[in-house]
Amino acid sequence: MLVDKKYWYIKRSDIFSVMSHEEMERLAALSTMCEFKKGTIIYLLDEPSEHVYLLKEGTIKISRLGGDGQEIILDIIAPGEIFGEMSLLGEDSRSTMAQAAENSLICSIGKGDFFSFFSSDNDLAFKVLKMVGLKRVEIETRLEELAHCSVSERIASLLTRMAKRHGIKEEGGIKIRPRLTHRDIAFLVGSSRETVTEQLNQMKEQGLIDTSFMSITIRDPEALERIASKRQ
Amino acid sequence: MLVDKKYWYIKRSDIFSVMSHEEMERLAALSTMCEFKKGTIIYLLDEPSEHVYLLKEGTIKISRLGGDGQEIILDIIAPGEIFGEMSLLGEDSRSTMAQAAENSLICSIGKGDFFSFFSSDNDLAFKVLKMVGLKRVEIETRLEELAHCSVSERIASLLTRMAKRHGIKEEGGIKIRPRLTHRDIAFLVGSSRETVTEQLNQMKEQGLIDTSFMSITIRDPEALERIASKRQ
DNA sequence: TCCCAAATGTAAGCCATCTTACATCATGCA
DNA sequence: TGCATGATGTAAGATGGCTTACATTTGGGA
Repeated sequence: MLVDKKYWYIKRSDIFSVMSHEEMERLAALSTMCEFKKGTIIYLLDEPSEHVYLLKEGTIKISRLGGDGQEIILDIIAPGEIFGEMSLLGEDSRSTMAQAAENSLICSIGKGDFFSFFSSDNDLAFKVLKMVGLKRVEIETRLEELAHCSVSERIASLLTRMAKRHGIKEEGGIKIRPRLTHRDIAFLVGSSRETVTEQLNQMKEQGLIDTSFMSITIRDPEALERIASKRQ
Repeated sequence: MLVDKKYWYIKRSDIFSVMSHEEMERLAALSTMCEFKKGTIIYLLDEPSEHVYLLKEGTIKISRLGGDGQEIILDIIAPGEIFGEMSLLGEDSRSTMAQAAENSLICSIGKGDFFSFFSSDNDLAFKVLKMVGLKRVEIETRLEELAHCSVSERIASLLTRMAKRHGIKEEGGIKIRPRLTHRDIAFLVGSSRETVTEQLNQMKEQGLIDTSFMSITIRDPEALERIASKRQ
């Protein structure tokens, strides 16, 4: 565990958002800043993979689309975090899609600039590698959960992860920051919208969470985490 | 597509096995060579993540275990390929398990040595990054398939991938090299042993594949790939 | 402020897979 | 060579969650 159990709900933004404030400012000089309205596509499947992005404000949804309405959300990006880093890993054309889930402010950096920027900054290079590793572990965990866990367990796991990474501590609970629809949650855990609605209401009845329109607050994080990891 | 459609069955070992023969020999000087009998564990969950491994002979299975008999196989490593590379991505302790699926010969390299080795070899560094990227795309693809595809589609996809990466061209088909049990396949696609047996026999009846004891030969790779990717 | 599109609630019916339970068949080791 | 162990075949029964089909609510934009 990377974070002390007792304070597990503290944001891990120090890990996912790899850059210091100063580094961000230095990098901003090399980058183009753009605004994206909610719903806008930042990049699409098969587009050339030339840039890395730094999110300054808003929320970005990284996903894949299949035939019909089939979608799977691979990641939710919060301010201060980097995305599109696959271009650094030898990706020629995008294997995913990035879309603004809220109005967002984004710095776009050519991958060449980014490489030279961090060959001069060993610490940053290490942090980016670590972030890539963490994301891989997270996806592997989701793969395992999808293979072996029920929908409610997967939702509990998702909420726990979201709380750690994007949670906002409030009186009597942790609020999940990016406003997610039940449809989003379904696409995050590989389920259907209706089933998610049902399971969330059940968790609400059990006093684990509170919900209102597009907003979830975790009331009992420990219990939720216990459900998430049957193994232990 | 990385490989010409017509010759899609040609081994992609040039991508997954990142090192040239000469590089491997240079590295061997820094490394400890070990033999592992079939079934032996190379590393376990939570062990410190200090080494990178190069497989010279045999087959390695990378997996995760859950509570009961719950297992998911994350990767199958063939000779010439690297594994345990998560130690380079800031992993402190192993999040997976590696086990010899056959008698194997392995070079073990300290991650420090590996880092210095490839700070002197830009080409190798790039190839390792590319391999890490490819593995991530593969896992993301499997996640999507597990969420949206039927067992038979997932098996078709697995066999297609295995053929590309580990296939041996023979008269009238491509043989999957590492000998897999139906149980292994179930753990690779997130299903049960019985369902895999049934689906494989169905594919056999349709003339897509041939099976014998722990051995699968693909007879109609194009048809199999068509089943694997409904999208297209 | 009203309206419309999107988000949420609810429920019956179905179905692909998992479970469970055996029988049979290969293989490797003694 | 024979046996024990693991691999494979087969099938009935149970079921979680998807589908389908509406009703209701909410919020943002005209």
